[in-house]
Parts: sequence; C-alpha cells; structure tokens
Amino acid sequence: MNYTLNKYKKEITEEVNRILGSDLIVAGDIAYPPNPEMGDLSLPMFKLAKELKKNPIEVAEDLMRNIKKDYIACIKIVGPYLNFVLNNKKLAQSILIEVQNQKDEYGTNDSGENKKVMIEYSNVNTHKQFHVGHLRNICYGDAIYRILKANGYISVPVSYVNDFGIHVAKTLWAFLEFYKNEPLPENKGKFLGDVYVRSVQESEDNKFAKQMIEIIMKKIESRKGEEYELWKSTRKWSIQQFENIHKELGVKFERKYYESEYIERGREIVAELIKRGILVKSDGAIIANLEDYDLGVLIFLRSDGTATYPVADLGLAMEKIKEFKLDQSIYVVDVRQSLHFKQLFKVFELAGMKADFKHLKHDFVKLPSGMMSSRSGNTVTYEDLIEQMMVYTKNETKERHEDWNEEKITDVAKKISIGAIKFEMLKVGVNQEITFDIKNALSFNGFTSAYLQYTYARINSIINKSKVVRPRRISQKTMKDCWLKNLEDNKEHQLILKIAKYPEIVIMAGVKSDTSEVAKYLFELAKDFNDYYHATKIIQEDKDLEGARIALIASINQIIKNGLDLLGIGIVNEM
RNA sequence: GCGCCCAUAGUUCAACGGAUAGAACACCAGCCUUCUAAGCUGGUUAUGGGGGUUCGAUUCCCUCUGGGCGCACCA
Repeated sequence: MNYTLNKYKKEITEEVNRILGSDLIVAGDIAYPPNPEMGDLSLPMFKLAKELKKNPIEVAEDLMRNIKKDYIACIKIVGPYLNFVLNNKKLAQSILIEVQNQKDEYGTNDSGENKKVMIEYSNVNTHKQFHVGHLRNICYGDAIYRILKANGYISVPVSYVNDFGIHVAKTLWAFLEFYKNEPLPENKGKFLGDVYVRSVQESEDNKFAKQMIEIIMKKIESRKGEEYELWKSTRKWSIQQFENIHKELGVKFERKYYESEYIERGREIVAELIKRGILVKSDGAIIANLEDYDLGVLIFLRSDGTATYPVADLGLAMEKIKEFKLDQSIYVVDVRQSLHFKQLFKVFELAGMKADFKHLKHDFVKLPSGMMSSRSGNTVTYEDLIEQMMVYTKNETKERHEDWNEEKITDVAKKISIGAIKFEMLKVGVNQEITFDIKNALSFNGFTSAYLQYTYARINSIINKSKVVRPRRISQKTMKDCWLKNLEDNKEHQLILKIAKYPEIVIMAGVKSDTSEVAKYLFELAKDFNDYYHATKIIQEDKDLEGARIALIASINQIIKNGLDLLGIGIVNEM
C-alpha cells in the first residue's frame, strides 16, 4: 500500500535528486520538524551541502526555486533545513478518503511479504503463580504478533507451557504433605501457585523434603504411579487457569505446546547429538561445551539422567520447523534468559538446523518493594490484580452511569481494566524495567489506555449526536466537493498530518519490535484531539463544516481503534 | 572475575546522530446555563563524572562511578 505521506516523500526525494542530478537522498531522509510552525516535512541540508561542497543555504535556495508540486503549499528555509508545508485541502482529501476507504485495514502494509513467522510467548510454568511478570510477556507477545500481522507477515502465535520439571515435583510434595485432605478452592490453578510458595519455604534447609522431591520427580518422569496421576490432574488445573486468563485477555494461540510432550523427542535428538560429538559427558552430566564460542556450557541431562529444559526445547524446535514451514521462529522471553537462548541457538546451529531463530527479549517487571519472585511469593498475581482493578473501574463507571445495568457496567469495566493492564505493560520500551505500582495502574489520567478509550467514546458520542449523514454513506465525489473544503483550521491541519503518519508508526513498531511507538503515537493523537475538541465546536449551524469535522474525527477514531487493536486493547463506545 | 542491560525533572518514562531535551504523575492556579470534566488551559524543575569521533552527541566509541540481571546439573 502506498500511503499519501509515503508517496509525497518519495516524489519529493525524486525531485530533489533530479534537480541536483544525483542520487544523494532517499525518502527516509525526509523528517518532521520539531514544531508545527516550521512546516510539515523537512529535509536537512547537511548531507547535500557536504557532498556538493556548497553552502547549505545555497543548496536549499536552489531546491526551493525548482521544486513544484500541487500538494506543496509552500517551501521555506529554516536554518539549514528545507521545510515543506503541505496543501491543506489536498492532504485532507487524500488522507480522510484513505482512512474512510480502508477502515480497519488503514495502516497495514505488506513489507513482511507473507513470510511465515512463529511467535512463541506466554511460556509459563504450571504449578506456579501467574503474576504480573508473566503478564508483560503475554501482552508483549500478543502485541508483537498483531504488529507483525499488520506488517504483512503470516504470524503464527503459539504458547509453550512448562508442565514438567523440578518445580512440579516441589509443588506436588507440598500438596501431599500439607493439603492432601483439605477442600480445594475454586481457582485450583492459583491455589497451586500458593502451594509452590509454601513448598519453597518448607523444603529450604530440609534434607528429608529435598529427598522426597527428588523421588517424586523420578516417579513423574517414569510416567506411572500415584504421583504421575497426581501430576496429570493438577497439571490440568493450571492449564485451565491459563485458558481462563487467555480468554479474559483476549489472547488466542494457534497451538499450545507442552514440555512434557517433547521430552522424549528431545532425548532422541540428544542421543543423536552425543553420537555426533556435539554433546559430551562432563562430571556425569551431558552438556554442550560452548566455551569455544564464549558461551560457557549448557546442561542437557543431569548426572542422574533426568532431562533439563533445553531437551524439550530441542525436541519442540525440531518438530516446529518440520510442521510449519517457518521463515523465522521468534521466542518472546524475558532478558534474563539471553545467555540460555544464545547457547540453545548455537546448539541448533551445530546440529544443522536451518531455520532463523530469534530471541525477542524484554526486560522484567518488578514491584516497588523490589524484585518479584514466584519462589518467595513476593508477587502480584494476575487474579489479585484484575480483581482490584475491577472493583475500582466498576465503582467509577457506576458513578458516571447510574442508569446502566450490572452487565453493561461489568463489560465496560472489564475492557477498561484489561486495557489498563496491557497498556501499562506496552507503553514503555522493551529494555526498560517496569516498576509495577498498582496505584499508578489504577490511575486513569494521562498516558493511559483509559484516556484513549475515553477519547474514543467521546468522539463516538459526538458522531452519534450529529445529524449529518455518516461519512461512510457518502461518495468520494461528495467528500471532495463539499466535506473537505472547510477544514482550514491549523489544529485540523495538524490532526490530519498526524493521521497521515500512522502507517509509518505501524512499520516502525514492526521493525523495532517496539509497542511503545504505538502507545506514544496514540496518546499524542488523542491529546491533540482533546485540545481541538475544547477549542472547536463540531456540531453547529454550518452543516458543511460540521460534516467535514465529523469526517475528521471519525478518522481519528478509526485510528485509535486500529492502534489499540495492535496493542490488543478493545475500544468502548461509551464510558 | 567475565558478559549483557540501565543511568534524563521530586517520581515514572520519551527523544531515526539534527532545530528550543519532550510527556505523564505529583504540586499550585483556573475552566462544566456548548458536542462525555475518566477532559482542557497555565505555572516550577533534568541529560551521573571525564575523555574522544562529528558541522552537530541524551544518542556512537573509551573510561570511571552507581544500580540491575545472567554465568554446570533451576526453568
């Protein structure tokens, strides 16, 4: 798709190169001035001046005289920059029609060339707590999946659940020891998380407990007996809990993989790699010695013969690339596992696996009280968080809408709560730790999803109140002739320009795997609109003008909707 | 010890190597007999230290300081 602004930039670039008889600049050289008075587009003269061995002003003057496009209202030289002011009517026509025609598709592009990318996230442990740390992973993974799709990739979202390992044995030990005869709570998955915390506490400095846990681990690995049966049933508790959370968050996976199902396959590959000399025995364990690559060693089998995590990773990776013809396989996992993935991918490479593997890392979530740990239980669990948020948002919603029934209040409150959680996780850069403060998450002012949802609802309400025909029902001819000629206000021009930039944001978010780009952009757009709203009457006597303004704000809403969708956040029609 | 990440306003965060370093929160002062006040307007405050590369550095390189994370039987 060739969006208006992109087209303009390309044409201006070609024009500049033609005038100078060179290939010195590319469309990407055209930037945006820091403030609106300077113009809409900007071409820095530094590079050109240097290459042409001329004064920047001279080059700029030459270009200013010779560039002529009907969509450029005027060209001005500001310092060493050549700035373009776009023709308001041309821009408005082109952009608003683009948005109204493409609707939910506006902003998408085909730069991914239909490449197939598997994106693996929400790699959580059964038998442990699901807390806000996991939430960052799941929100980020889901948003990246959506962003890749919008960029023309065939994006396959999958989840890999770690349902096997020492942590399971630990939880089962404490369960048998302390809770066997107690009645089970409703949320059995959450309960297991608490059992795990108890287990860590009780088994510390307890030799007997540690021995018991080892025995339980072996019994589960042998896949028979009472403990194995208990593993099977408790595992389902956690899986059910995850399903509920995914459903509530609106996150869907095409496939869910479980570690326990890939260990055998992994062991086969391990045996093969031992034969090939890629894995070796060391201190009784089977390892990959990667010291030649400065990557230390990676353990596959413990000295007691039990499998570690990378074994199943190996098995799964092999099956994944066999089943789907993947161009790339992305693992969304927090930054603490960077070394692990470097090691793993090196082993993949040594084993001759051809696919392109990538660890997409994000920093972790901590609490104002310090590092979060599901071992110690110093966490905010998902369930506790959503409950607190719901109490708050329901109260706030009730206060504002006394006539709404319980169902409607719950529905809106849920969208606001879930949106708030996701936005908190997505609005900061991936290399930034998030200090999760529940007080901030509950404050719906400023840079929050509630602000965006509120803006959407506000615009929606105005559109509904307007008696003018809906933009979607009118022809392009009508729009050109009548609706758009009236948008002359500078704030309107800035809003239209902002709308025009949205497709670039989608690309940038994709290239940088950065959700904060989208969040920041939407916030700026909403802020600009709210400023405009307070200064300008939309509904009024002049129906042509009203129509034009409705077309404008309808486009803004389309973008808020599209942008929030990239972040996995739903809109509300009223709030 | 080795490796990776971070350091910007009182706090939480922004700034493809580019123009006057932006927001939000908090605090203070205003704005609902006009379309949703979960909103808007105005006000105060910042690049950890030292070098280097460049026309230009918050951004790139080196170094120091201070924090976080990871480095063989956890996942």
